[in-house]
Amino acid sequence: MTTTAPASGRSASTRGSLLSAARSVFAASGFTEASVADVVAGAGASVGSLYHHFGGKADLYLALFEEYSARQEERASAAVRAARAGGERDPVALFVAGARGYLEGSWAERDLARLFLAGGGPPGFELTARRRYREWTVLNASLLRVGQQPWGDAVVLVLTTVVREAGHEVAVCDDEQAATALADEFLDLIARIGRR
Amino acid sequence: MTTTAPASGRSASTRGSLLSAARSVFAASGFTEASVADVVAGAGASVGSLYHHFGGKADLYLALFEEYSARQEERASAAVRAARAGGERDPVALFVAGARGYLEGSWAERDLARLFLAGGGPPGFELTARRRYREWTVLNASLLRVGQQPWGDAVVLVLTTVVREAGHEVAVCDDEQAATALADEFLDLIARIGRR
DNA sequence: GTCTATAGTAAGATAGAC
DNA sequence: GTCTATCTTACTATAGAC
Repeated sequence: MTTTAPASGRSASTRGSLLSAARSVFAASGFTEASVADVVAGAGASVGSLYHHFGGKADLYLALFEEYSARQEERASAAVRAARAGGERDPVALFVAGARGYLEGSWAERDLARLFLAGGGPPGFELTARRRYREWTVLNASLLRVGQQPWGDAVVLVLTTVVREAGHEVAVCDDEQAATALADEFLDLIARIGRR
Repeated sequence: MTTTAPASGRSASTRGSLLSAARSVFAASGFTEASVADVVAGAGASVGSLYHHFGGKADLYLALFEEYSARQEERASAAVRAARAGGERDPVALFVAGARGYLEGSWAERDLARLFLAGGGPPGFELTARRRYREWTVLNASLLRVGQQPWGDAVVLVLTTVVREAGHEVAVCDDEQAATALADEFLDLIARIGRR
């Protein structure tokens, strides 16, 4: 386990620096325009080191996405748990609570939210990302089935898409107040789509 | 005018062959993986010829997108006109009619619908495309304002996104029957989002 | 307008020392 | 684990003949 993901030590430190630098560089220039040279320069590391920790430029980008997705999903889950702990039982309200947690994360990490929704990742990335978003929504939809009966395909697809797009729009807001206001509008809409 | 867009002659013929070949090659491999060499080979033309007609690989891709968008918008407009001619006056119903025309086009030209929604165009393309979709929806939304009062930002954004995503999902259906069924589901949802 | 041949360039990835 | 130096590969774009 130490070899794959050491929690500390210079290896983990280098890996972290590379991820952090990659975050800045990719966010600033996008995947294609960014170069591995810029990343290693920003990380104070070397090309060889990068290839020791990651498979290459695309792999680095994917790692960034994976970690971001995990954090976002955790935020949504936490929000749902909190709402449930607060006594909320309505499935749609719970889904909306999760979506709110997600959107708060989109604002907090707006650099990455913008990056991943602006398109232009490595070949095939768009499909990977799309699949991942959908799985998350399907999971929520099944956990939070309305009454006894699950939502239909189109509803799940639309909810996925709206949450994702809302994340992007929130991330490009100028200030937090605007972001919150817009998020609320979206959440109303999401609630309306979820109900029948 | 003859120099920019001749309606016939070998120049127009070459241009058409290049666009047609580009459609196949891009649809098969995506923008990044596709090479200029493959396009000219498929067109039976030469690299020099391509650069005579287009600014380069990115420009070729954009030309494909422009023409596709124009056809899609025309399909939607035509559908709205037809509905109006049929006596329909409800703004939401008219918007849905346009969306239906759009989705029929997504199925008819599913190779391009898949290409443009799979991501991975030239740098900055995603933003261009996003802007174009939104302008189209804003236009429709203002033309078809519900009652006297226009839709809010979030509603317009969501409608744009849902129509776009629906176009993608329809385009990846296995057969026309499935495509039609899915499109109908989406159109119901769109109607529900549009009403208040 | 079209073609062939070539140049220029950029960048991702590897080999091997420390 | 980390670094430097190199390589090699691929592709866009141009120059100039027909």
